[in-house]
Amino acid sequence: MYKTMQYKALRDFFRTGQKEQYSSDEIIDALCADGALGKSTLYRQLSRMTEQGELRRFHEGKRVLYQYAHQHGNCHEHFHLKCRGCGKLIHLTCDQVSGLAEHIASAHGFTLDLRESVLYGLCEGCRGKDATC
Amino acid sequence: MYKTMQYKALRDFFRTGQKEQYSSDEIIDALCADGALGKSTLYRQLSRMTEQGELRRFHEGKRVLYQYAHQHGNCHEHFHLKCRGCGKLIHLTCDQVSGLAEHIASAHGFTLDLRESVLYGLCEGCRGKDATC
DNA sequence: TTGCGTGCAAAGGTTTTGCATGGCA
DNA sequence: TGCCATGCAAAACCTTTGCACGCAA
Repeated sequence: MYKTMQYKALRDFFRTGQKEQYSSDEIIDALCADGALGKSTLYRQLSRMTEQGELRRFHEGKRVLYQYAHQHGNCHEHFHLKCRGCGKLIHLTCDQVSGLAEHIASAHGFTLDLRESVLYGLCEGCRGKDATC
Repeated sequence: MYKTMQYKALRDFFRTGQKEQYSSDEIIDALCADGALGKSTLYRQLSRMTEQGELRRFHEGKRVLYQYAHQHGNCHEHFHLKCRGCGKLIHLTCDQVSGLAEHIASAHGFTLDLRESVLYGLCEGCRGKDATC
């Protein structure tokens, strides 16, 4: 896999961005408009980087969001919580919770893939705010 | 909400189907091709029935899958496991696992929405089969 | 009878693809 | 130098929408 200029632009966009997650059209507005890379290259890079685990893909209603994954090392070892209110992703490093994966494996015969498994709900801050969250 | 012929056709398709989950294009092939209902009606019904909780929507890679929800009563009270190999959805009614929601609420301040939260992995049958699953 | 639901076809938006060119290793 | 990656534009794809008509309540 070549480290092209366009790849680096995209990777750095994620690394230095203010948010953790971006939709494809946000990236198009930010990078393609600047001429940093073409739209088709963007989509091809997003697919490849997601396949290779460098990015992670989320579904937020109808939108598809991407997040740079290399920043958190052991994402396959813990659960993830995603807030429907503010979109925040919480990495749940907690022994009691982590034990669940083993319980599900031994008692239910199901091998979890924690990288792909996201639990949805409302975080502390968003809980009181709005029932429509 | 009217119980139209088209609505009944769609509802019965889910109720009597061999699988639990169908993508929109599978339903189009099965029902729209027969003239049971038009494509736009299908999409409108899928949206409405999902909003009203009669169907549940899943994201499988890029595909969107729908499942008839009335068959399982208390889906907001237990976790769901979805096998990446065969697509099977497992309703995980297990006290030890259910306690996790309360732990996450009390210890982590996060209110889970179990209806939306799906854990992915491989079921017992698919585990040995193929590493590419 | 009322007005929600339907069907068609067209519009809409996003993602993918073909092909010639460019640039990394 | 060889081959993967890129960019453009067109195509493909799925979903939504406008509007007149039909049908459930």
